[in-house]
This record gives sequence, structure tokens and C-alpha cells, in this order.
Amino acid sequence: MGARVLRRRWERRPDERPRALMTSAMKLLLERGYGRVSLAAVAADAGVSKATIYHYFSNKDDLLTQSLALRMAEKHGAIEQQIATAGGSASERLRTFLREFWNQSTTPQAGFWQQMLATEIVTDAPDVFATWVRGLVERWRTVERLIREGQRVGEFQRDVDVSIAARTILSALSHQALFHVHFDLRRYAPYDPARLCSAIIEQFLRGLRKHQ
Amino acid sequence: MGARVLRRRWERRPDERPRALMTSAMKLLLERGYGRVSLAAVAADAGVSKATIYHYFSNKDDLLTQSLALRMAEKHGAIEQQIATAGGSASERLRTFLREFWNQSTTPQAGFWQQMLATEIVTDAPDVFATWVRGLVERWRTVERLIREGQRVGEFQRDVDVSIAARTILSALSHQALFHVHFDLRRYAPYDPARLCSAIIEQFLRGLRKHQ
Amino acid sequence: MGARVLRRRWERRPDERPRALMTSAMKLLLERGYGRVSLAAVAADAGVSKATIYHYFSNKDDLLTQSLALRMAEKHGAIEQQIATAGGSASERLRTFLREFWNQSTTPQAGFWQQMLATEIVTDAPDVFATWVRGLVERWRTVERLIREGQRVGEFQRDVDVSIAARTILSALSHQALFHVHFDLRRYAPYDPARLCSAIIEQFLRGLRKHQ
Amino acid sequence: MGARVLRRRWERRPDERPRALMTSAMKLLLERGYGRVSLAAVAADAGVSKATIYHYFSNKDDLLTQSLALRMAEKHGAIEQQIATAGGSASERLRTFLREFWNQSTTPQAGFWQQMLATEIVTDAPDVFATWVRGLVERWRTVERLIREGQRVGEFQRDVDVSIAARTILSALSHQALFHVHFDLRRYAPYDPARLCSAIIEQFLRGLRKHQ
DNA sequence: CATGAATGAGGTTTCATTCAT
DNA sequence: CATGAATGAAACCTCATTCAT
Repeated sequence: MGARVLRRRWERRPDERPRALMTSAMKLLLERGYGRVSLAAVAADAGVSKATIYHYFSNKDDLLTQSLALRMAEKHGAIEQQIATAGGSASERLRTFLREFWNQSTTPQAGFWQQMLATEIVTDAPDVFATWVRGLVERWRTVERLIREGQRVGEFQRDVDVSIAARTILSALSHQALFHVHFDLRRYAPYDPARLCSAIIEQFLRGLRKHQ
Repeated sequence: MGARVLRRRWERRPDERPRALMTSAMKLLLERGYGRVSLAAVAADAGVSKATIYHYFSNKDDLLTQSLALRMAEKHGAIEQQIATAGGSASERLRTFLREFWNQSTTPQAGFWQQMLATEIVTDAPDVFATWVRGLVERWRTVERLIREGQRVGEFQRDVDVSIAARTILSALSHQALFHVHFDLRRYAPYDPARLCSAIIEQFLRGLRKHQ
Repeated sequence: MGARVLRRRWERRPDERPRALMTSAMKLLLERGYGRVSLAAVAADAGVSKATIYHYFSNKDDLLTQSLALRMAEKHGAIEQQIATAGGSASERLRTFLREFWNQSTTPQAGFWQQMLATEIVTDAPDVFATWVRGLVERWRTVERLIREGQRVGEFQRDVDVSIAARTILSALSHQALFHVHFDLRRYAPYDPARLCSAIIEQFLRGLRKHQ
Repeated sequence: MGARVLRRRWERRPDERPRALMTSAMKLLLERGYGRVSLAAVAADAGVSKATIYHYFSNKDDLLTQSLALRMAEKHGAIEQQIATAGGSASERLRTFLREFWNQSTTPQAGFWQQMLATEIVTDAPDVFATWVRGLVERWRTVERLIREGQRVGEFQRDVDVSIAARTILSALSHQALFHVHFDLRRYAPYDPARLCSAIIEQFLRGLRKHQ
């Protein structure tokens, strides 16, 4: 009994509703895109009335922006920590990182995310965009770091522009993931996605390694 | 009969109106993005009434789709023909092609185009998307052809997966153009666009060429 | 038949709808006051849909403002012309004018009009207010003119500040009409409205006339 | 019991909260006008939650009505007492009273007050209106009394309808104050407010006094 | 061929009010 | 006593679409 009463207090965490709203908003955001989310739909999905949204968010924009920011914060920095603990040669660590990057980029959610980024977010929610960009740049830096490690231990060539290499490979993987997988470009230029990933990464590594 | 002849002077080509409408639609499409074009605005821009649009197009979507398809058809195949007439070594021809590709990709219009492709077109106008994709694939093929030429004349290495290389470089250039230039990622990771282009291409070519 | 066709053209004068909308708006304006008129109510009263309003007016404010302006224009200048043709002594002409002013001021519509003027119009529709004020000032001038005529023909005293006298009598009549009649102040300080009017006017005239 | 005594220190007077709410309501009433006061704003201004309002008032209307009634009760009867103690001739005492009336009528608050009276109060809060009217009538009576005093001591003419004169002058002053000062009619018919007041009063007194 | 008129459905936002805690 | 949460109703406005002329 006492426990029950005690639990009651926690059964309804104060941010339960806003979190539910943001979840619903994110879901619809992924389904319909930034501009086509209606508050009526969000409210219906969350099982509350439209007016309730205005209890927790000052705006439609506020709701969407916060929803995106929350999701981004949750997903952020997942790869880097995985990599930090990985061992092996520079090539291997780089390969692991890039593969993980590809895997993440080919998630259905990643596709929608890219879509939204490329369109409404960049104009309508610059703060969210800035956050996302910071994440992107961090990943470039990670790749740069891994390449420099390979150069330091003599595994990779020295006359490679590290920054350019990092940008090139991540952009190539992103773009291929977006078009080949999400936009189903496979129908027009067939290639098994897993092999595509491997092939791109291996050719990239071969370009980095010293030629015997 | 006489009347008919007289009328001839004033006869507009039957597709003049729809073409004007599509031009207005495309203009607004580039200015505002797919989701924010209103028929009222298109009609106003073209100097006709809203209802007139429904004489020539069955839908708002129909209008926008056809407008995009028309523009795409007009712009299509511009680079390839330029390249066909260019001379020089394989490296030089490849360089010319890639540079032209970058230049086209950094046009303001290209940015909007990418945005629209990434969102509404891919879902709402599959035909247009298919057309665009065919153009993209054609460009891959062009790059593949140029690389193979280099291999044939002994300028490039033989142990390079041509298809992968073509995808990698074009995706990298596209993606960097989109984010670095259009989305103004320069603010977060500064780099002069022109030098970025050169650096990416030269490093790519260095990877292709035979060592020593 | 021909006549019928001819009449058809005029049966639907192009400004029929906007005029009907303005009439409905004015009606509700008088019933509810400026701030409580809803477009839904106007549309319902006029028997059209809400969206139709936006065909003819760009705004709720636009609708209300134009409605007020139209009504005002219609009613404007009615008294003055009546007076212009009236004959008799200066006293008689002044009496006629003031009585007409009282009669107009005690119309039910005039009461609502005053209410609206005193509240929302002065803040929300300054143009309408300015128009109304110009009418008020014109009436002052008319009274001034009539008094001066009386002075010229030796009927009224010369040592009267004409401007002050005009303001005083019209303000007194306005205010008494508003409170005594419209706000039913009669209940608290009984006085027959018709006798009130006469008494005020006669006492005013007595003050103007030369003392024997 | 001891607890009760202890609590005494913190006990607020039972009407402290409602009074604070009414003060906030009145403040917003003056700032925004009757129709634009929101309970959220009142609650925020008073530093309580919206729901608290419903502990003390049954309605939004109830709150506003009571707020107005309170303020009215506080301000009431200020002039009359001032006059009661004033000395001098009948003309002087009347002049003093009317001048004070003008001064009060040209207060910014008086303008808002008039606006509200003329609209929502008269319809929505008849009790408040009745209270206000009683105050108005009392002022008429005061003026009547002062005029009769002047007649008794032979200062004023006897053939003046005292009741009409009182109504005329107070209505004239009220109306001129409202329009000339609050509604800024000065822009359309310039006149220095202070001189306007004097001129109206002096002309009124001249009409009352015996001739020669 | 062209259009002005008209609208239904849906968009975001505000707000007085209720209620469990 | 006090409140945060929740809401239904209503506000203004937009827009793709239809249709008689």
C-alpha cells in the first residue's frame, strides 16, 4: 500500500506527456515530412486534444523542433563511443567505423532524416540543422583522426590530404546510402547494398595504404 | 474561311499557355519549394485565373510534376555533349567533366533541385524521379567510360573497380556541393569551395593513376 | 425574352455579394459590437461560406472597416441638406437643426454607433473614426454658421463665443441622448425624452437671444 | 490550539487574494479594455494560477464586474466632499466644482472608464452601471444645488430650468472631455484643452448670471 | 477558351472552464 | 487552499478544387 502510494508519484513523471507528444510528432515527422505534420494528427496520435499541445509547447514549430532535437540528442555520439573501444590496425578501426556509419545511414529512419534535413529543417529549424551539422563535422574529425593514426604508425601514405579524404568517403557513403538504398536507385543500377559498402570502403582503404 | 485565316495571326501555339504556366510553376518551385507553391501564386505569376490551370492540368500535382519534367528534359544531357568534344589526356577529360559536374551542382538552382528530389519528387512524382535517376546513372556511365579509356591507354591503374570509383567520386562531389555550398556548411567547417573541388578531384585522380 | 436576357445581366450586380456581406456585418456590428463579430456569424447571416468573405475582403478588419465606412457614407450629410433648404428666423432654423440632430441621435442605431465609436473603432479602425470625426466637426461648423447668421441679423447677442456655444449644445445633446435614451438613464432620473430635448434647446436659444 | 496561534502570523486576511486579483484585473482592464482581458493574464499578473481565480470568483465576468465595482466604490464621492468645504460666491463654488469635474474627466483612466461604461458594462454588468449612474445623478444634483444657491442669494437668474442647466453643462463637459482629449479630436478641431474648459464654464456662468 | 464566384475541408491558435490531486 | 493538467469550442485564415457563365 505504502509502496503503491510511493509509486504513484513516479507513475506520472512530469515530462511524460511532452515526451509522448514529441514521440508522436517524430513519428509523423518521419511519415509525412516536416511541412505536412498537422497538430490535429499529433494530438490524435498522442491521444490528447489539440489544446494540450499548447500546454507544453509554445508553437507547432517549437514542438517539431524540440522533437527533432530530442531524437538527435538520443542518437548522437553512438558510433564514436563504439569506435573508441575498438582495437586492431588503423585500417581495421577505420573499416569498422565506416561500416557502422553505412549501417546507420541505411536505416529507414536515416533516410527520412536525410530527407527532412535536406528540405524543411535547413530553412525552418536552423537550430536543429546546426546541431546536426555539428554531429556531421565531428564524424569527419573522427575519420581524420583515424587516418592520421594510420599515417603515424606507417600504415597509410603521408601525401594524402586527410581532410579531403575524410570528406570524400563520408559524403560518398552518405550519398550512396541515400540514393541507392532509400530512394531505391537499385532498380536502375543494380548492386547489392552490402557489397556496395564493402567495395567503396576497401577501394578507399587501398588508396590510403602504402603501395608495396 | 477568311475568318480562319485572319485568326491565324492571333493563333497562339497550342502549348503556349501551359508552357507559361509551367514556367511560372517552376519559378515558384525554385523560390519556395515544392510544398509551398500555391495555385493562386502560379496563376498570378502567369497572369491567368486559377481556374485556367485546370484546363491544362488535371491537378496541382500534375502541374508541378510536368513542370519539373519539362525543366529536366531541357537541361538534360548538357554536360555529356560538352565532354564528347573535349580532347586531351584521360585525366584531363575526366577532370573537365568532374569540374563541370561540380559547377552545375553548386548552382543555386541545383540546390533547390536536390531538395525537391530528396523529398516530394521521390514520393509524389516517381516518373520525374525516374527520369532524373536515369540522368544520374548516365553520368556514372560517362565517368566509367572515361576511366576505362585511361586504363586502356595505360594512364590509370587496372586494379580499380571502375563502377565503384565512378559512384564514389560523383556522390562525394554531389554531397559536398549540397552541404558545403547550399546548406552553408562552410560556416561550421570552413573551406574555399573552388579549392575543395580541386582537392577532391586531384586526390581522386592521384588514386587512379599508376604510382611512379 | 430579350428583355429577360437583358435583365439577367443586371439581376446580379457585381457588388451584390460584398454589399450583402457588409450589410450582414453591419447588422452584427450593431448587435454585438466590433470585437464580438465573428466571420462565421457574418457568413451565416449572409448565407454564404466563410471562405467567400475572403473573396471580397482581405481581412476581418477589412470587412468591418468597409462596412462601417459604407454605412457612414450613406448616412452622412443628411441633416445638413435638410437644413439648407429650411427657412424662417435664425432661431427657427437652429431649432430645426438641433431637433433633427437629437432625433438622429436617439435612433437605436445611433446608440450602438456611439458605443462602437467610443470603444473599438477609435483604436481598431482609425480611418473610420477619422471619417466620423470629420462629420462631427462639420456639424459644429453648421451650428456656428447658423449662430453667426443670427448675430448678423441682430437676432442673437454678439458677445457669445460661437465655437464654444456650438460645441456645448451638440455635446450636451449627444451625451444626453446617449445616456438618457440609450442607456436608459430615465429610470434613475426621469424626464420625458421629447420634453428634455425641447427644454435643452429652448434654454440654449434663450441664452443666445438678446435680452429685452 | 497552539498551532492555530502560530498560524496566525501567516494568516492572510481572507480577502487579500481576491483583492489582489481584482487589482490585477482592473489594471488589465484599463490597459486592454473589457473584451481583451484574459484570465491567463490576470492570473499571471497576480502571480497565481488560473484555477485559483475560480476559488474566489464564479466567472470571468464576475471577476471583472466585481473589480469594476470595487474601484468605483473607492473613487466615489471624492468631488462632492471637496466642494462641501469650499467657500466663496455661488459662481466661484460652481466654477470650482465644474473645473474639478473636467479635471477628473480628462484623466487617462476616465477615458478608459467611459469606454467601458459605454460598452460592456452597460450590457454585461448592470449593477456596476447602476452604481455609476447613481454617481452621475448625484453630480447633477450637486450642480442643481449650487445653482439654486446662486438663485437664492440673487446671483443667478430665476427663470432658468435648473435641472436642464445642470444636465447641459455636465454632459457638455463629459462629452468634450471624452472626444477632445481622449479620442484626440484636437487634431481635427484644435483647441487648447485648458482654455476649452474655461471657455465652456465661463460662457455657462454668464448665461446663469443676471444681465447688467 | 477563360474566368469569377463559391466552397468544404483543414490549418494553427486562443481561451474560459473543469477537475483530480 | 491551490494548482497543473486537460479540453471543447470557437476564433481567423488558406487553399485546391468545382462550376455556371
